[in-house]
Amino acid sequence: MAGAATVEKALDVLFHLHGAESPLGLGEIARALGLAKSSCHRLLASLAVRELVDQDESGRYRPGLALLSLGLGVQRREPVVELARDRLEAEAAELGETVFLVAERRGTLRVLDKCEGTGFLRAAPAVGDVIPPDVTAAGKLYRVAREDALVDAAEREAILRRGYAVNRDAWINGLSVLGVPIWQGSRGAGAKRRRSTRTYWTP
Amino acid sequence: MAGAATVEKALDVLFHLHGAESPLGLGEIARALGLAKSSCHRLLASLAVRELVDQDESGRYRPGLALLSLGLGVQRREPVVELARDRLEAEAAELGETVFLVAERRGTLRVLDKCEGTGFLRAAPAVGDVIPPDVTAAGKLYRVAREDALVDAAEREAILRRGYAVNRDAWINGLSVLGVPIWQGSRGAGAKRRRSTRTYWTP
DNA sequence: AACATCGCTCTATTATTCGGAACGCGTCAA
DNA sequence: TTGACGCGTTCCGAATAATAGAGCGATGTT
Repeated sequence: MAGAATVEKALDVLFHLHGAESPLGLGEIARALGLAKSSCHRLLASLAVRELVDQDESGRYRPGLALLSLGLGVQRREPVVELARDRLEAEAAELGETVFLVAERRGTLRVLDKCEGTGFLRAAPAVGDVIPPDVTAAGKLYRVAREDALVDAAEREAILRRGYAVNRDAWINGLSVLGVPIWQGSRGAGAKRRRSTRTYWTP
Repeated sequence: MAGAATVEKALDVLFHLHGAESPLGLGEIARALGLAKSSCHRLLASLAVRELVDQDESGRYRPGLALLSLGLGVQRREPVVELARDRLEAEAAELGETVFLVAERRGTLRVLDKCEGTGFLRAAPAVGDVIPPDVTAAGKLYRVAREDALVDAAEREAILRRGYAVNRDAWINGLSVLGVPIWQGSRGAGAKRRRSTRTYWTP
């Protein structure tokens, strides 16, 4: 519960830069977060040492290149990502549609990887994003797998019989998604499941 | 120069976790960095709020999933990455070898993207890594482009004539790399250059 | 059962952050 | 040219927030 207030302010700054569309000036950041300019400058200096933030030639700040390494490190810690990569690329190439790798982490559904197709949909969820469990094909899969009572009985039957879940328009209008579970190890009772999601655009 | 010591300690913790191969216990981290357990715990709590670190079921810590979003955000801020992506994939598919996108950022050469081939070499530099400028094909390109005196005159001539630089064994033994500049805008005097690097394995 | 170690919490002391003021520099207007 | 304003940065006393050690319950090892 108790945290280091200074660290959290520094992280506020970092995420504020992450959310911004272009580099931000020191005063801009300090004003937006309610910090004194000098304090904000000190926090940015500490972030800059590790290259979590960079300064462009005019002195404005933006997220730093070290975040690339850190982010990729996280992806490398997920064995599923490397295992599913070839499959993801193959599916995306064959279908011409964007394919996502989604898995449950800490109680939420996360996009761990994606492979973009040739279609329009190149701007939907990004790697690292959280997927709402109640209106997505991936969410249905997980709720069926853990025998969640919220899933309609008839739909559960259909999903178990076909081996995949479908979602049409419920999350984003005009967007249909096909969710296919990836089974890890034997398909026995305790086998863990991963999920790859194929996306279709149906205007 | 002056920084927030608390923030830098928290970042020490974060990078220490990043460098570790498996999740680390609280005591382990505190001992390695010379911090009191309680202080270390507080720092980790603040990092955990933003999901920069996660805890596994046994309480050990590891880099958090928010780093995925942050890292991808940095890549999205680099227009070259999206522009070169198709080309990178095409080259990798055609050659069957790993292709890197390298550019100069803040005075160092960085891997901004890569596309892995079917060959062995799936473990060389990672996205976000810094490339040594003096022993790599990419480095030669940049030094030629800025007329660095350290480049051998004969080799500079050859690079300018052929339009690409070669590096054999100088960086990693048995590794040969072909560096090709990507020209942005017109190829006139002031045109900016980007570089894609093709990698070959020559035992 | 005794022991060690884990992650976590509490508290007084102390080192740290805070923030207003001032600086040098660049830009724009008069 | 001169003046005013904005920028990022630095300085330093006052006040806050971080520190570190002891103690907590739970876990698992000897």
